[in-house]
Amino acid sequence: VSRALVSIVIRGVPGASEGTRQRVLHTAAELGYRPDSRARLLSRSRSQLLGVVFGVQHPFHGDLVEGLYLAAEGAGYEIALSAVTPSRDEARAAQTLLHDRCEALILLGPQRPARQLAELASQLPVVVVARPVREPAIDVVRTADHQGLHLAVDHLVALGHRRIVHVDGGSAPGSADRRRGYRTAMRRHGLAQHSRILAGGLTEESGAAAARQLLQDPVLPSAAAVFNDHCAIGMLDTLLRAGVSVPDDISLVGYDDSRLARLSTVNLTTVGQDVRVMADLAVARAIARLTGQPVSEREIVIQPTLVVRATTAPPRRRRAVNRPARFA
Amino acid sequence: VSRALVSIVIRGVPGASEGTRQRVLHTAAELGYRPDSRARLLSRSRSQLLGVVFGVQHPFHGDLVEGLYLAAEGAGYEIALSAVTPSRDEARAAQTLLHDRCEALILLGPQRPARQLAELASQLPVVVVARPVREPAIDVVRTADHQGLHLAVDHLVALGHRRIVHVDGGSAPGSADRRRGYRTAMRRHGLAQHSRILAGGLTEESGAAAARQLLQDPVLPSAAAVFNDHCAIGMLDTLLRAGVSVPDDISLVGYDDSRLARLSTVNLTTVGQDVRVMADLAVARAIARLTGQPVSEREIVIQPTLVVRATTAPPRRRRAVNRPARFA
DNA sequence: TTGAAAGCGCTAACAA
DNA sequence: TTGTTAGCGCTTTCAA
Repeated sequence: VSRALVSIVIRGVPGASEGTRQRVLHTAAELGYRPDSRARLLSRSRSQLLGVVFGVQHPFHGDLVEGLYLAAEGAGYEIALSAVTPSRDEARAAQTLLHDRCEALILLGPQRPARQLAELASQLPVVVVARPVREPAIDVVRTADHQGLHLAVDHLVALGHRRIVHVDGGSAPGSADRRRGYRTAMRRHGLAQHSRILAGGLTEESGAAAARQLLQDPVLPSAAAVFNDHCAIGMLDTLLRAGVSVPDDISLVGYDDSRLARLSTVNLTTVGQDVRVMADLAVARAIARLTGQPVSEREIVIQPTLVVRATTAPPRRRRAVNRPARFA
Repeated sequence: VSRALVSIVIRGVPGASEGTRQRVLHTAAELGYRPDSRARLLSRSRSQLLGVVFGVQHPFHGDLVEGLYLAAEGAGYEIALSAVTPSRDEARAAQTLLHDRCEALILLGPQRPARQLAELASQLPVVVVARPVREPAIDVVRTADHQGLHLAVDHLVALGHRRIVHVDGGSAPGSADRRRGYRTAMRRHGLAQHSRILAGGLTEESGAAAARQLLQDPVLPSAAAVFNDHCAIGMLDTLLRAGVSVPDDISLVGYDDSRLARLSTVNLTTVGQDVRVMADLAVARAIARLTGQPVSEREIVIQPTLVVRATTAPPRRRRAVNRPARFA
């Protein structure tokens, strides 16, 4: 029996009789035969490989990766993972993937300048997830982050808050959009004079620092919309330890609806990004580029949703004045 | 100029004149040439590829992955990552790596039965990290987890604690060793009658549940040695919210010395595993098997270290009795 | 339904 | 120092 026939059987394509098929399969199992994906892809001169660059310490990326595996599998593609670590930068991570002959790259929250991303995109299709990039060659799948902060601020205002601060994400992907969303939302509510942005970051530590800064002020704001859940949880912890009650003394809204936010003890009100949908769309877009399907809009923007939990409540009255109700 | 010569230049091996080298390099850059690692490895009939199976949501694995990249690079190998997610089990993750023709597998905290791991190991060298496996075919690099709990208990006893509980990790890798370490340490200190093990887990949520259970008892233990940092932090948070002060009312020791434990606000006393060393040793062992170097012991056990921070302190006296010092 | 032959992009061994 | 040849393990024509 010839190599080609074996190939046909192993791939499960039609062209072999049932008898031969069984025989080949049986012998293959006996010999412990495993197809060599490298050789296979080499001969096809297609790799069917989607490269994914992600931050190995970034829980949000973990969620996305899970969705990407699922989406790629459904579409008959494979995922090659390349991690960004403190000692392995994004450029490096992307290069490896290029050498592996990935057909397209999916970058999760990349931090590199748009220009460098554009240069990558001149070599193969690039889909950026969770960061806006204004480069015609680059596809983007992201949440409407400004809208996310509108949701947060609207919610807080509806509860009666006015002195609402924003703890931002510095130069993190999406940070600029969230800052902008905060500002416009405050303005729309006529609270521009209360607008205040504190330096935050992506980590619990940065949230703790922001909280310490808040605690130095004579009077606490009544609410904070925070860049992400981790930062918010850092704040939460620091505030709690300082004897500040959440949400009684201050309301907190996070971002991402991460596992941590859902913890029963944390129970953080937060803005949710639909990770599964983002992953699906990113894979779909990469494949669309690969197969030359027409693409209507370069940027796909998902609407975020507000997840109300226990860290937001109406502001505590500053002075509880007892006066007769005006209308009996 | 011939293909072979190009190959020589691109690989940077000696055998080409400086002139040709420059010319080839220049032309390569102009053409945007990238070597195809598949074809390269195929032709060498060696992949120089180390497959790593890790949990994409597991921060401890993230740290290890970082070290693995570094170690592999230093040894001239590459890392192929394969993630375990809720919808992609370990067997699946390992299979992909096999198809990619990885020469050895490094499994981070695998949960599968030892037998299945042994079957894998019959196909290629397998190094298990952070879990003891009693299979002659499998190499193991792990921390002396029972020793880690000795450190924790010794520290607490030295501070004056006696009613020390252990919140365990259920069926997680390393959990059995830590339970055992706890029990023997307690016994050694003559505290066997205070031995008490609560069901915990790997997550904050499981820690929160354990804390809630503790809080139902009429009297709190004076200290807890917890399976890992995440679980300890879940407890910490729940206790704090219940008005229990740490370390005044109860001391807490975590495990892993994770980023979270180092947060200034958390500042968790914990048992540290030397992640970098473990990563280095895992890679070294995989390569040793590949190159047929003699190996003395199948299992490499690293000593853990205690990192004392702010969640442990002497127990508060139950009743502060004022009596004259016996010796003036 | 089956087999033979060519070739994917590279490296290795050898010859010029 | 350079070029030639063969072959890695597979898929893909095309013929039998």
